[in-house]
Amino acid sequence: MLELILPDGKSLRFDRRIRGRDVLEEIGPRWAKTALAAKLDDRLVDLMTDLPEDGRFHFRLLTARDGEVLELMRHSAAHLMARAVMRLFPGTKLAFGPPVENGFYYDFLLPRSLTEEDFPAIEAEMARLVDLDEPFERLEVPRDKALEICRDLDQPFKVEHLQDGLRNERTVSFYRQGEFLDLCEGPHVPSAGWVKAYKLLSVAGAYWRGDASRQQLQRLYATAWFSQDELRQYLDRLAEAKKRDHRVLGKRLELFTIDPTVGSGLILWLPKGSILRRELENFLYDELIRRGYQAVYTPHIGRVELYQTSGHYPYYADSQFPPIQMAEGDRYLLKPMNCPHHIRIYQSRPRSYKELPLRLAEFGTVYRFEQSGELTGMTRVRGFTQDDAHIFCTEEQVPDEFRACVEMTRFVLQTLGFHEYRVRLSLRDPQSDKYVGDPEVWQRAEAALMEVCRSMDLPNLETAPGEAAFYGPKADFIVSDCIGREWQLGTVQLDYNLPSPKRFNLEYIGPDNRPHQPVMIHRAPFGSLERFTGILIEHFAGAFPLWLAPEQIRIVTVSEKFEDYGRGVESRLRAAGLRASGDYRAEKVGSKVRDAQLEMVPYLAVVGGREQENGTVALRSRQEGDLGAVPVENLIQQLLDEIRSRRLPGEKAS
RNA sequence: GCUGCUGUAGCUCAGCCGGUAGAGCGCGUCCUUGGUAAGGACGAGGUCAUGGGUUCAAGUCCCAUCAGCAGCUCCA
Repeated sequence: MLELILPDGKSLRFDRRIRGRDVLEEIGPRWAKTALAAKLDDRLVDLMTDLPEDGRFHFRLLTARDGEVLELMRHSAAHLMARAVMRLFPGTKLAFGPPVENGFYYDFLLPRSLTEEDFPAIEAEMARLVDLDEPFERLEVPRDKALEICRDLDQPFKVEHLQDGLRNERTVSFYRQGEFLDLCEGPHVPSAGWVKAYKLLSVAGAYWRGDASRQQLQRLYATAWFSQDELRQYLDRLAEAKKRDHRVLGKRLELFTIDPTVGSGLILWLPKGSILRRELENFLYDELIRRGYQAVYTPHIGRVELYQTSGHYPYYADSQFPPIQMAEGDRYLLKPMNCPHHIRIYQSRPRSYKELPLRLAEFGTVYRFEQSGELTGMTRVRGFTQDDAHIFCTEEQVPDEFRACVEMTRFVLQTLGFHEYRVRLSLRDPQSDKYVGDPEVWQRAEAALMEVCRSMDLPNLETAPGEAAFYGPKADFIVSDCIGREWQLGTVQLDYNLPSPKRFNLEYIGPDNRPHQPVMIHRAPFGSLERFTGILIEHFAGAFPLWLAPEQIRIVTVSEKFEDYGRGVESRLRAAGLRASGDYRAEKVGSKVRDAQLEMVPYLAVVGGREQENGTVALRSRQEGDLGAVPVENLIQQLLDEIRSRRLPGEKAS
């Protein structure tokens, strides 16, 4: 006996096997037009799936208004797309076609390569299928029968999936749409007509099972929505997001460039971008000193032997620039990390427990040979500067030091107005033995780290068991770029490996007058200045807070008659330490204002006859527009105050 | 690294079925001297990514290389 409790409290009883669709008829005909799926307790089920024969469940029908059915509809859209592709390209082999954020994809093995020129034909075929509005039929079959079906259909990937991923299933399901039969768990919308607005977006290669050693398939990406209106809004959002792309803004605002003659993946910081970077560095440097760090400088190269000791060479040779071979036989490596250098500073003399924690910080530039297909603007590059530091401390000091590092990273992100980040705490996989260091030490460290993170109220904290590096657990700060790609920025990592006797054999003399092994913490709040700046450009869409803005205020003369006064104001502002410039062109005010707005200059000081007479400027904020007349001295104080407090755009003076 | 696409003026892009290159913005000069998102006129700017090939003829077709874009894989 199956009992379904409806949202209004009524309950329905069935003593036969039924599907969601059967319930529909019981409840009332108006649902037949709007119901897409149902919620059985917390489980999303479609209307074609057999419900359990026994038990008592809450049952709620879902319509297009329920967010969770959007994903379900996109999955159905993926089926329609696959069916369309199969109609157009007989012999197509199907792989997987799941919904993803904002859309869906399907992987195919096709007789020929698809290009965007094929999209209209595929979309047209999909439109025909939508018009047919055929139902999605669900078939449940024993696994060996399914195997037979997939062999008959000549679908080798489905066969492999049945033999492999679904090895332990007794029965599996297919969904049928006319001639199209696909091994699929579901759930689906009742019929093709529910797929109302869709668009193919891109085609790309994707390895079968995500394994680079296996066959490469063609992946069609697309999006689908319940209405044309939503589809259009989504496409508009995409176009809007592209405008804040740091590669676009970086060029337009003259922040950085990448020159193929210098080398791909190597950033050239233009003067304006360099101001931005310098401000970030100064900000962080002050914080480091405040927090008990000591600044060091180390060279960009090191002997190969150094990296043999650290274990980076030759194990990571693939991702390094090859060694520089000297005539004398010495070999040097462009440094892929700063830690070995900092370790040698630690080891430059014996250390006492009284010195710990010893915190060595450096904006250290490192070089890694990233695969060509990985390079992206400033976010994935081959040379970058980490705001790096290494903390050498006792095991007992780890929790406090870790807390201070997380605290500092959070402070940095907060200061810059990042609220939408994730913190991922990567822990060891207790089953694996790949980790260095005493399991008990790990246990204690992980417990302490977790406690620290929980107590700090970090946004979107998640633990990732098994994701820890072999040398220690870590906390990563992750943010998304303008097209939704996630990037790791800040990081705090414990390291039991490099201090160990197998590596550098670090020591300090304890109160017992005997040598002990310190623990190392690697940490970088920005991660790398390149990546951070790239993300920062997108975060502010180029409209930086005053303290970071390459140009903070621009004098705009109403006509050339006021150039002298304007230049006088400009030099007063510069003398006060502001990054001021002047636009003295023979253009109309409106035109100069427009240019400054587009160049994201936070403030304009418009000067004409009135201002000259009174020793004022007419202040205009990029965000708020005309603010009226302000005496020059007040203006200077006001701007310096905004800079000192690192006020964010839109924040009010406190 | 792999798959697909792209590379034309400083920028954004047009250039059909092969016949020696175009727009807007920007830049320069001149006119205009103005009040908060585009005043006007004239002008200068290109080895069509690079190297080969096909052709009477290549920006256009083919191959290779380099670079960029999207995705996959990778990221100490």
